Amino acid sequence: MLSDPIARIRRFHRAVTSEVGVLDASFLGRGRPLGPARVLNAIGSGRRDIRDIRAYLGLDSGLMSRLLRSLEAEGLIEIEGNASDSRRRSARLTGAGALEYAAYEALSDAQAAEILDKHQARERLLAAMDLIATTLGRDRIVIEEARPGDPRSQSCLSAYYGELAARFERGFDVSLSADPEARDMERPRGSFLLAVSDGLPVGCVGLKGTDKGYAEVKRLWIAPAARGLGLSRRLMEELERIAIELGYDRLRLDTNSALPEAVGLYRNSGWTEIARFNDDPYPDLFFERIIAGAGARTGASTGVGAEPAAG
Amino acid sequence: MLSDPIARIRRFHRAVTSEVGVLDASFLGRGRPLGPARVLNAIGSGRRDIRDIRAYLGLDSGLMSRLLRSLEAEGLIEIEGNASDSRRRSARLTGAGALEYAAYEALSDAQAAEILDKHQARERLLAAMDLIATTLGRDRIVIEEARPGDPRSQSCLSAYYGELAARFERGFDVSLSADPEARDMERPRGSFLLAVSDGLPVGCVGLKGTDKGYAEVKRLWIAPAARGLGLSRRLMEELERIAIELGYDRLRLDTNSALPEAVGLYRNSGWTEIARFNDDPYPDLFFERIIAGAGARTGASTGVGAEPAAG
DNA sequence: CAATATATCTGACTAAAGTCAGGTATATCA
DNA sequence: TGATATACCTGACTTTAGTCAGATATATTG
Repeated sequence: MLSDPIARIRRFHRAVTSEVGVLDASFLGRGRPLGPARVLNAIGSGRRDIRDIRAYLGLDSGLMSRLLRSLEAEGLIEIEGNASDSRRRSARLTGAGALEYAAYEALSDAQAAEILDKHQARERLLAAMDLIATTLGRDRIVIEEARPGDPRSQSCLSAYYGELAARFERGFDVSLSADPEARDMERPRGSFLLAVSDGLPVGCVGLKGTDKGYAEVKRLWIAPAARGLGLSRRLMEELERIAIELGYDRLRLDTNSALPEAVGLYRNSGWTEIARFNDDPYPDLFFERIIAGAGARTGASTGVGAEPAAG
Repeated sequence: MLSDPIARIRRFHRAVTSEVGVLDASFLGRGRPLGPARVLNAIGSGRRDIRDIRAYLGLDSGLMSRLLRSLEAEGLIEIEGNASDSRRRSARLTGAGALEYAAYEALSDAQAAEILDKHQARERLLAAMDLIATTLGRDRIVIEEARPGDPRSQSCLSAYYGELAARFERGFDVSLSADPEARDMERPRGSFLLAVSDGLPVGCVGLKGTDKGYAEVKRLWIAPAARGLGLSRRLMEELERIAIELGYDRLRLDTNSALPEAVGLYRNSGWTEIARFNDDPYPDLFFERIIAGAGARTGASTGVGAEPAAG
């Protein structure tokens, strides 16, 4: 704001560790030391392989072994062997363990709720938190396939429609547009991809199969907090790989000049503008791209900085 | 973004503790356990009273005593008595202690710089950090008097001018405006106030003394990250208190209809619109407020949510 | 196959953090 | 003034976290 970046980051750190740092207390408050609590929470959140947990928490193997014994003695976990490699072990929550894990989760929730109350849940604050979490976690953002009906897909799509409505001068009504049927964006005809940051969907794109010899790219959207991280390019590259896998050799898409970031991406990554190929009332720009032949792949080095909000 | 607020806050917390948490490592890396390092840093950052440090760090008196002994043995601090209450003690850094404290500061700076590099110092990220630090620390924002020439005042003023330039259709050139001479905004003629969040100036307002029987309110500005926290009201109330102290019973100000948040604040806190009283080219709205008589004070309950960006 | 690496476990140890019961000197209150 | 509270100190103790050197069983490599 008014100071050098280093001072700003340190000020942020001070604020967060003194105010939000209370959240760490959620690993205590159940009469168990931090060590076993961390292991129990790692297991509860889905990590079952002992080796993984040890690497994730950075624990010495001797210490890890003892922490497991103490959780076992409490009746919270059970250890079982690994079928493929019998040196390795896996952990599983017992019924009592699942209850205990749920209690830790409830503690975390309560402490987050306290922050929410204290600062009146201002949307600006939450948006800033999203931006920071997404930016800091950019290396952990994964692209995964999901059905269009998945609640995470649906939440991206409604954000996408909302953004179109705000950007288009005359608004956007999905029922007037050629809404791809869900079946067309599922295998084997098509696909639907999500960019997921730490469990939160922050972007999507759909591949709509047709019977006309090409597939269409639809619903490319990146959440505001995740723009500028190169996600739309990652989504498009993965979508293209899937399109080839499904046997397509040509992709098409329609978009709108009110979405300049998206248009910029297409122009800079090997798409060719073509004539209108549908009668959807919203788009005014149409692109095509040959994907089967060598040299037609998305050029990773033709990088464009801007991130499409929607396309 | 796409999820409930509790989940968003918890996600933020995870991201921050895993990525920024590295900053805590700055308390290590000097071959000293966390305990004495924390105490040394508390003393270095200006806390001298042992009792205060103990309360701040949440330490048992026995533990505190031993930590002080170990720092003393290293020759980093000296303990001295307290003149007014000889039960109490104060700590002071020796020369070696000041060097050691500086080394910790350098470590913190280096680690903040690493985050900065890793994420390419994107201004959006820093702005989000400022917003969070300021919001979480709102209870610790203090209003203090400063000279207009103070570097912190100057940084607020240049941000203020920049914002006017962006908001006014024909821009803003401070040399065309009636720039209050610094002397008019210093005691005994006037005053200048800063809102300071954790060392960082996030807002200002000036009281410009005149010989015409009134004082003028000038340069009311709140940093974007600090809007919505009620700071402009706090600044105005403190300024009014000082104006009464300096013997004024009437305040005036000019502003512009391009600054609706500021205008809203004035209308909602007892100011009366009056006719133009100067020939400055920029303002188009003029207000007055009687401050001496009872019942003329800023009504704390007439709260308006919006925060003036500038006024 | 032998040599080497990996995954986990056990026992012995240390360092750090924290707790608790007093002790001394001083301040404050009724 | 006497009773009580406060600030700091010391010594004895416990808990937690972590380290290290093997031991055992299994997997991988040349």
